[in-house]
Amino acid sequence: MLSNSVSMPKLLIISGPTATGKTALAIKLAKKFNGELISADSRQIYQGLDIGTGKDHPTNIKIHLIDIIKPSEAFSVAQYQRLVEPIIRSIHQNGKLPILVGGSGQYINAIINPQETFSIKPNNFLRFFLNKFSLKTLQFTLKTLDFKTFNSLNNSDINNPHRLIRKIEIKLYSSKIKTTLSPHYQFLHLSLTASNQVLFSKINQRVKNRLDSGLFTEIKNLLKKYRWSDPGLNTLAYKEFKTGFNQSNIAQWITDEHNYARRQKTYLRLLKPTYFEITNPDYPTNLMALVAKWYNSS
RNA sequence: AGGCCCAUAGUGAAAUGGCAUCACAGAGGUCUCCAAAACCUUUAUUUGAGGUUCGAAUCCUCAUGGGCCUG
Repeated sequence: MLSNSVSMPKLLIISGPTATGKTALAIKLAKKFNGELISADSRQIYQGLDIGTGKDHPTNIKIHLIDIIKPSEAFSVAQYQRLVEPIIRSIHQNGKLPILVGGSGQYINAIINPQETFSIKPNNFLRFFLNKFSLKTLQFTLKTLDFKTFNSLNNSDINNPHRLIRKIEIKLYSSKIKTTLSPHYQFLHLSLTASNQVLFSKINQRVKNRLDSGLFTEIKNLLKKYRWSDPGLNTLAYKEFKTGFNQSNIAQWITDEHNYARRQKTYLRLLKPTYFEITNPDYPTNLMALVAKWYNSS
């Protein structure tokens, strides 16, 4: 009892780009190791985005953090981070294994490496104005406020309005930073991967399936209650169809999915997971063995 | 058979005879509260062979491939 409360909670993480079969794998693991799933997916958070996001509703396994907000509401990494902590704790208290599963690398990062800048909330009033600034003006503003940070920006960030605005926001409200005790987990991070060639052909197949499953009907129903400008509809498989349900928009969707998969791979690489190549027929066996070893270790 | 038009990156398009440019795709990357977002980098000796010219994607000849018109 005592030793149990002292040891760090175990957390299993399954990540990977879209179309690698993360959820199916996570469900298998949950059954085998008495687990509950926590989605790490920035879009499956939304209610009603089912077909386009490839949302699964497994029958015998509990999955947390899907369908929790309306498409009209904004959501962020920091909110996600705050929601996940208590869920992991309660799963653990029930003697079960929490399994974080998803492809939003930033969400996973927020759990294994929470930041104190999360305590600086977005200021919509400030953002409203900053969003009207030109890139040059934003650069000048940050340079004036916080020369050190400005100077440390790389070529990619210095041209990125989103990032500049956030840096300005952090600087202006830096007095509000609260140092929170970040919970530590004994985590095992496994990531499924495949070559772009393999991924892209799986994606292409999924696109067809989603169209056949009635994606367009889902979108039309969503539009009865929500607008294109709502945050939830700024999502792959939805946003491409703003201008109509036609072939060229489908083509655009496919390439957006390809680009997204590439960005996911790039981001996940930063987190240094243990990789499993899904085209390797031995991968499920190897993966199960690794998880079992970790699960049974103290 | 005769006549006319076209050929530029994987695709679609630019370039008064003067540094081959752009979009999209492809590849690589950035990221710590908008992230399925936003942003950065990168990809050709202009169908082929000759010719004119200081200089050719651009003008001329032939070849090849494609399109149109006439019989």
